[in-house]
Amino acid sequence: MPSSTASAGSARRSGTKGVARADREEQIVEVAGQVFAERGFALASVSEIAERAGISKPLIYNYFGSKEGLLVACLRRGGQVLAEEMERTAALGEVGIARALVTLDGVFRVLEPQPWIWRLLNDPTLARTSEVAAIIDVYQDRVAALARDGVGELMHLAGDDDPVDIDAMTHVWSNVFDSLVTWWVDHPDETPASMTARSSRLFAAVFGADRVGLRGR
Amino acid sequence: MPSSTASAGSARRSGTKGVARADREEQIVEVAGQVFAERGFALASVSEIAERAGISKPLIYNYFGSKEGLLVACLRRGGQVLAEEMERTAALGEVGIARALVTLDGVFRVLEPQPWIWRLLNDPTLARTSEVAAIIDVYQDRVAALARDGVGELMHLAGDDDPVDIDAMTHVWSNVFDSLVTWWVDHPDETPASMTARSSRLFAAVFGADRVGLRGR
DNA sequence: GGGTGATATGACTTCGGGGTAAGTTACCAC
DNA sequence: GTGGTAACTTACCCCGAAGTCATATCACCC
Repeated sequence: MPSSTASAGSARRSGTKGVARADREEQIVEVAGQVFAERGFALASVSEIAERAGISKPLIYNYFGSKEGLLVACLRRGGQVLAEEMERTAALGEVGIARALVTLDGVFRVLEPQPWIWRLLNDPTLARTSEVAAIIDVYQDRVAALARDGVGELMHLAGDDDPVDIDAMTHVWSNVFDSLVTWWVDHPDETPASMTARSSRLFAAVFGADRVGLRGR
Repeated sequence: MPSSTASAGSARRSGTKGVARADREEQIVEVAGQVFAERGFALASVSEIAERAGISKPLIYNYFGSKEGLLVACLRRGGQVLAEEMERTAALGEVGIARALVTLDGVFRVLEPQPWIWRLLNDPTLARTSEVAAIIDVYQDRVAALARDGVGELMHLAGDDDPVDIDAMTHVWSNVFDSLVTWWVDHPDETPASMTARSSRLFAAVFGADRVGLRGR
């Protein structure tokens, strides 16, 4: 008869499975992140998340309060690891193309175990309520700042200081960054290292090899 | 009492408003395109479209059969005008950056009265059923071909003929094209001509002014 | 002026998704 | 053992959105 910690042989209707809340929450966030990224937040269903996690829907509501609460948990985890990594690469002190490259490299490495983070942070179906927006802004401001710096320098060198040109270029450049990450997310065989090398070759083809070298090389 | 063609003073429950089917269909497609682009197809509601068009929901179903049928009608109209325009600019025989510029210019001009077309054709919430996919592919293949040509040339000049590099670069370049269009869609004050000029300056800043000139200049 | 077909609509059904109430099982402290 | 609590589930409510049916009004033709 069922008495030890392991699950019993036959169907039990309810009752604990011996998983602590913190562990369960982490597992749910992991599954939810994947589902949100696959379908888009608005089109994802909590039922599917529960099913894929092997638990029931009310447990999710018990732990996270609402679908948006679950989203916030995913976003917080994802946003934090990304922000920390960008902080780290920013401290390396690279500039220009090299700065973009080390940032990309860091992002690739951080995203490798959880590629859903990037899709989720760029999910177009997100309703930007205040709490959600606050978390997203942390990382998006960072990407935008990175873009603005590099773009400002590039445009100034080209003799174009029109602020609207710079704004448009920043938008384009942010999308280039995003394109490289999404291409990589769609090609899981690629390692972070090989993807960074690939990005470097692409930059070299556009800007010329002489403008892409890392500092100190 | 109501007998002439114009609407009567007080509430009429049903009956014709004197709008021919073809005209009504065109009006519905126009409104639907805007709503689909705003919310994304999957998140848009037929009721809202009906409301904004000042008609009732069953009329839409009577004319288009289903929500997807309405989408197909929007896509067909949008895809056709874009494909025709790209056909036209392709016949101009420009190459390299200049080809991208005349294509962008054509797209800006065509999109000016209906900017929703671009968003709709790139809607990430679209369920790609066979009929929908067929229409989208017509235009997406065209953009991809445009990208592949230009990218192939650029990469070859840079001495990089790795096919995977070219594939990644094509993806990035398609996104650059898309970025310029979406930036413009978000800045409605900009005329097509000024946006083309702006794009030209941005290309010049990246590639160098000497590589951007149009043929015959 | 009366039938016919096109243009329209109110009221309905169905279904899936978010969210909840109430109960069930297992473990732990005493 | 027994009471409390943490970990769970079944069965339900509510709402909004897709899609349908029966009906109403109008224009036109004779």
